[in-house]
Amino acid sequence: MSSLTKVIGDYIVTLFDDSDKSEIVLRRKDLAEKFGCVPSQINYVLRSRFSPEQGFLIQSQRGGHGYIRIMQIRFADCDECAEHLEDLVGSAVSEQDAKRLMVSLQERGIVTTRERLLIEVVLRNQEEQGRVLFDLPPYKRDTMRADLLRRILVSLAMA
Amino acid sequence: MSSLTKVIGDYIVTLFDDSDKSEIVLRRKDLAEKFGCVPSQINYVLRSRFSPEQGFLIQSQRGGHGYIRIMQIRFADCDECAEHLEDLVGSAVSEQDAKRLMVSLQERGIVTTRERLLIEVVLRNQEEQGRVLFDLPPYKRDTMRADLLRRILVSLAMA
DNA sequence: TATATGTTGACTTTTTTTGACCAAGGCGTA
DNA sequence: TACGCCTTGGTCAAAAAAAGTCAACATATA
Repeated sequence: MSSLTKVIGDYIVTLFDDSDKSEIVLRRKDLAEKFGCVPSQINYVLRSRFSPEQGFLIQSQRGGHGYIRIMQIRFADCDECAEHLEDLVGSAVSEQDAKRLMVSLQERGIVTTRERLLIEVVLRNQEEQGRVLFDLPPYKRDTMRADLLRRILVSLAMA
Repeated sequence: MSSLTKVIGDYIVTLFDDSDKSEIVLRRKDLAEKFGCVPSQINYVLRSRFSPEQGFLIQSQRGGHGYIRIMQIRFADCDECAEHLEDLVGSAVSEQDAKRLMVSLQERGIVTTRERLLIEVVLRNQEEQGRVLFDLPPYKRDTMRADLLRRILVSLAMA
């Protein structure tokens, strides 16, 4: 059984597919009605599935004739892509955040499944060595993970 | 006597066999119930039997409608290659040898160009940290390089 | 007997759903 | 123009439903 959030998120994705434009406009109230939920559920869907980190920008307006506009960010070229990716990894990244990022990048087709597997093996390797071999504190391991991830992503973006 | 962990692990493998898809989705709670154990036992099974090193990627979600998705990564043919690959990397490998090996693997179509690039970035990263950050002697760096490379290749070759 | 592997449960964190209350824009009317 | 009123969307917090972590304890294996 699939969550309502996923159903609504998938529906919005089909809107993009159907319109083959990089931007769609919708009414929060209508969507909530269509899926039989409270309006604020729509905000939750947008927050959790259509964030800038996931490649979307949102504009909205309240009042009569209000709307919600969802724009899909497309990377014009790899340079921009690289910068964006670099920003996604800050100066320190937890294991969980790294994993989430990898899932998102894989789902967006930026890395292949094989590449993700490879990266996860490598991150685990470094984590283990930092912990067991050098007894590094958690924060140091987070910054090292961020460094490694950044290097990997930057180099892949250029490839 | 067969441990519960083995029983559950085998069961998950049959799920893959039955569905002949490379990915299955399950509920931790349900599985724990089915085998009459605590939920965290499932985490142990996954950690010990379905790691990236063993060729699996796991994606999971907590909260309402949570799930655990296990993906089996299948790699380019090369069955006997797996053991062979491991032998290729001894207990210590120089930077040059590692590079030569990667070139050869790419030429034989066992890794893609991007994957080779990725691996080289990762090896360089580890080399630099070993040298600059921890002031490791050359031999130690060579063994660590071998360890990392072996892990990478074994996980990639895992069918 | 040591060490590695497996089992358990208490506690933590994350995700989803829901609803009450807040804020802003447009329109009609005094 | 100014003031309400209706229409929309936004925020926040609580509750519920999973899954994750960690460390203690147990069992198996070398």
